[in-house]
Amino acid sequence: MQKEFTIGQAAETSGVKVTTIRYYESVGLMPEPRRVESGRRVYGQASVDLLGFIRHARDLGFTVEAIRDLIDLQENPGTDCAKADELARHHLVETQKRIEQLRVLESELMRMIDGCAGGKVGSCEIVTSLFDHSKCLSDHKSKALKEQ
Amino acid sequence: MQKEFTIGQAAETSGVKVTTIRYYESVGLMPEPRRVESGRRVYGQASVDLLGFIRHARDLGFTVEAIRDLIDLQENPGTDCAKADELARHHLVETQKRIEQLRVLESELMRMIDGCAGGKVGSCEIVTSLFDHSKCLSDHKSKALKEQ
DNA sequence: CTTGCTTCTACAGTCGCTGTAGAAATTAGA
DNA sequence: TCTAATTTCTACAGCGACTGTAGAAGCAAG
Repeated sequence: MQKEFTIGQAAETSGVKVTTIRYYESVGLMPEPRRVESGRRVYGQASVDLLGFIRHARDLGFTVEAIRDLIDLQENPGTDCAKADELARHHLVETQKRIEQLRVLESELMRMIDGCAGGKVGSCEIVTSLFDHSKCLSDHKSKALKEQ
Repeated sequence: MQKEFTIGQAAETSGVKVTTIRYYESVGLMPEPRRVESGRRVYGQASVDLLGFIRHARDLGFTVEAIRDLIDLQENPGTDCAKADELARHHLVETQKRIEQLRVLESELMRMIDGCAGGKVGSCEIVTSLFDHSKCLSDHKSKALKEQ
């Protein structure tokens, strides 16, 4: 007995919002589901599992594009997994870069906050350091940061 | 002798792209500049400094909204800097949360990659773990992640 | 039978830009 | 001085990954 789900139940079960499910369908991440006579979508267990997969991958920060690739792979279990490996490695590198950038920001923010003695803005490190550093620090740094 | 800049020179000097400068003007982050007869924008040193300020703050991950507040503060050096402190602290907390999330992702990605023996997708950890974990791990985790 | 929830479609809005088109102004080179 | 290349102008569309809106229709419970 195949369990069936309305879009709301699929959303509840998978943790992907109703509107987001429809969005995934519209961009081709989810296949078009069967409809009941009135036009409402009906999902099976496989679709709900797929939604869980998508959600987990999104939580991991994979783009919709990358997830499309992962789904393709998953649908052809015979192909070799070099592509999946590449996707994951690429994503790991990006994640590590991002962590590194955020760490720089973290320490700069901490420095700014420490420097704020609670007086007037005119002498506030938080404001003035943004101005001062905008002249010297920016260059090499923002190059790195611009890569997102 | 006040130096004057075309939008292109202001862009070059501040590191903010021409189109982005116009965008900042359109959203009210930059004041409307003086124009020459033909309608082209002319900037003074103060505007270029402000662009540098904005860029640095954006590099630090402050939203345009937060930067608007910071500019207001900076223009009233007499007010006390509790607001700047609050903005910076709030932003620090967000940054630290984000680092923590990314670290979780990093370790999961590393685990996935380690588990990939280079065989076929059917037995590839990278793909299967996305499916398996989508059922159990998701809940408490994505709550945290959804906060961005 | 009514009330209130869910679902439907289609489209606009979010954020922080980036890119496009087509016109006018300016600059650099021959 | 003429021409060609570059810069600037405005106005608007597009990006990613959704979220929210409006208005209509379906459906379940009291």
